[in-house]
Amino acid sequence: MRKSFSSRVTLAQVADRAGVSTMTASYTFSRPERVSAASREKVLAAARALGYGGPDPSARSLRRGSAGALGVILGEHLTYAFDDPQARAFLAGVADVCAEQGHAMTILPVVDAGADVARVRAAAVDGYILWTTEDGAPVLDAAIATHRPVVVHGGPAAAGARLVGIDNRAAARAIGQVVFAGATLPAVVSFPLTSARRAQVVAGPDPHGVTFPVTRERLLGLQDAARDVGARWSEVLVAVCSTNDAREGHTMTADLMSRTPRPDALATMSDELASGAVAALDAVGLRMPRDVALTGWDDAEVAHRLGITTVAQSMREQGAACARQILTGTTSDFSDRWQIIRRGSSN
Amino acid sequence: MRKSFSSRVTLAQVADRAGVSTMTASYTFSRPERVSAASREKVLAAARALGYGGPDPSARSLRRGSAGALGVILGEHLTYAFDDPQARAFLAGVADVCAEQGHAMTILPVVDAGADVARVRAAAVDGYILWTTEDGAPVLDAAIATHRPVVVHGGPAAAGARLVGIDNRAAARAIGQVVFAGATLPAVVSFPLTSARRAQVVAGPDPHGVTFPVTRERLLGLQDAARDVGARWSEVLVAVCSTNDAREGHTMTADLMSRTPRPDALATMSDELASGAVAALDAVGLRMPRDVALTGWDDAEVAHRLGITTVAQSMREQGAACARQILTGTTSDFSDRWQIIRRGSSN
DNA sequence: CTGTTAGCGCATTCAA
DNA sequence: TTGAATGCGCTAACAG
Repeated sequence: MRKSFSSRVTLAQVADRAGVSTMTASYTFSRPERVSAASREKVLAAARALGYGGPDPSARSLRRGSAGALGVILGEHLTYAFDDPQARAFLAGVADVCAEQGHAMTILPVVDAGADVARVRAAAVDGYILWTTEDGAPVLDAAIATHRPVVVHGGPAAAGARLVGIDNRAAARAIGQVVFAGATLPAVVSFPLTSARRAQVVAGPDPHGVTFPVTRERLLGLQDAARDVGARWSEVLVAVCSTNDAREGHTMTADLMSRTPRPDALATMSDELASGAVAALDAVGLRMPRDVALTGWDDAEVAHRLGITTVAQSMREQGAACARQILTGTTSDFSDRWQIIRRGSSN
Repeated sequence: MRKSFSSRVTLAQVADRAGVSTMTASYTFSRPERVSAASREKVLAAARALGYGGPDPSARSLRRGSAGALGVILGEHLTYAFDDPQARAFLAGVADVCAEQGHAMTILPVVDAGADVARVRAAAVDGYILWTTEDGAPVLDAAIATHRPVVVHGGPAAAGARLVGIDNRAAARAIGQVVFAGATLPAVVSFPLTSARRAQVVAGPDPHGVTFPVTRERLLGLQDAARDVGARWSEVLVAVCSTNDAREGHTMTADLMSRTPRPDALATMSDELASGAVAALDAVGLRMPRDVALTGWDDAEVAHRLGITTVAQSMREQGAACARQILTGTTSDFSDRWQIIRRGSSN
């Protein structure tokens, strides 16, 4: 009995028509070299005659025990996720490995708490990659509960999931030491601290209250660095941006620069934010690094163009690493390399 | 017999342990309202005890006859596809509808001719959306051959696939009439004409030689417009960019502006290209629209910021329309609205 | 509300 | 090189 809606042609029908067994027909599509040229021809002719659309992927997945796809869970709506060049580079790395391994890449954007978990559970994928998200994200638990391999990029760490990323705390400490060196009043331009995404300037916030793991680690590292150069964390102003874009960086830096005493060193959490900060400094006639030292993060194009000291890391390589972890069954965390690139924005 | 590699727990095992039939267990997960609270509890407890990961998506897909995912075929590598803001808006539209309908979105980037076709065939999806591609793209034929619904955005049109987009020729003619009005020597800054993507300036190219359907239609419309204002197409210079970015727009426009006689009207195929063109005009001290009239396409943020006359269309809406076509089984083409937005760059 | 039956379409296993 | 049997894990359809 065929599905009425699509009058789907099956392998068995093709085999019948070709006068061979179902297995010969199956082999013709899956392992053609195991079939004689004569049989192959008969099967292909029958397939053509019947309009056979090829082996059904779901049936094949069930039988083979592999879905042939890898799930990528984005912590936010596509519009925001794809606007982040780092996220795009990461996805490109995932896509590279998927293509190389003959897998598809299934995107699971997060939209609303309840339905998201259901979609994660229901996705026909061989494993999940989570793009950096918040502590306690329900989709992470849902992914782990499927017993399929899970890799988290950036964080949060979780039992049952491996972690891929860089040592954000160490990198933040290192770049903090560079940018804060010789400064009187260090400051930070930060990503959001919690999913409330409130833009605000706060003095010496407790990093442990930050629910985004990557941001938390970076803040911890910058706190370390402030200590290293003899600054008091409680006096360090942290301008929290609501989103990672140049405009926010501009606005929040302008706020920072209007304060008295004025900060003279600015560690920002991305080159995007840094580029906005540069514009804000320009606007009030402050020079880098003479008046204010500045650093970014990511080594994006814009950092090169504007001469911003930054932390270089390869998101593309990290994306590829995540995909390989799942497709090759690695079972350990992976910490990627990073490097400080010194340019004119700092000493 | 359980799969050894994962010692997968099945619904039947859960049912056994709970002391109910498999169907009661199945209903507990798929249609919980059809099961008494008592049974539901027993089943959930058994599931917990056994570490059941939830119904297997592939098995469910096979049984239900639907993969629960929608395939999006990108004509190029992710790196390029995602760098295009229009492509991203389109994908966001697709994602919106997928989420709303409880479907996943499976991305199939094109990488190498042979393997791509295989991956398209093997993808467990309920239908395909093709992001604008070239005439005769093998992946389009492969998608159609699966007998699953196929929607092409932009083009090429194909038997067995529906088309979604705007009337590019009509829109191009309309904006061409605006920008070419009163010009002595109209010119065009174009997308690539073929997949060779050669950057070059050519006079009055034959649009029929263009293998990218969207570009072809726009060139045809601009040809119409040139005729409408009494210009000779054979004298219209077309600067063909190799990619859709501001830098290329800048370079090619600079080339155009160095010619004698110098064009005094510039129809560009995107706001990205237009923004580069604006920079090129600035660089040589030419004013818009006095010295050179200029138009873009898409009504992106940058067009608003730079005051560029443009063609407004909603890629997001078109992405959503593509997804709806597949998920709701519409069987007709869909032509979206467009509109000329007049700003200071033209008269 | 619960259970029985009967496959969905394919590929692994083993025998011929 | 080919074929027969079997069941991957689940759920529609129908009885009870």
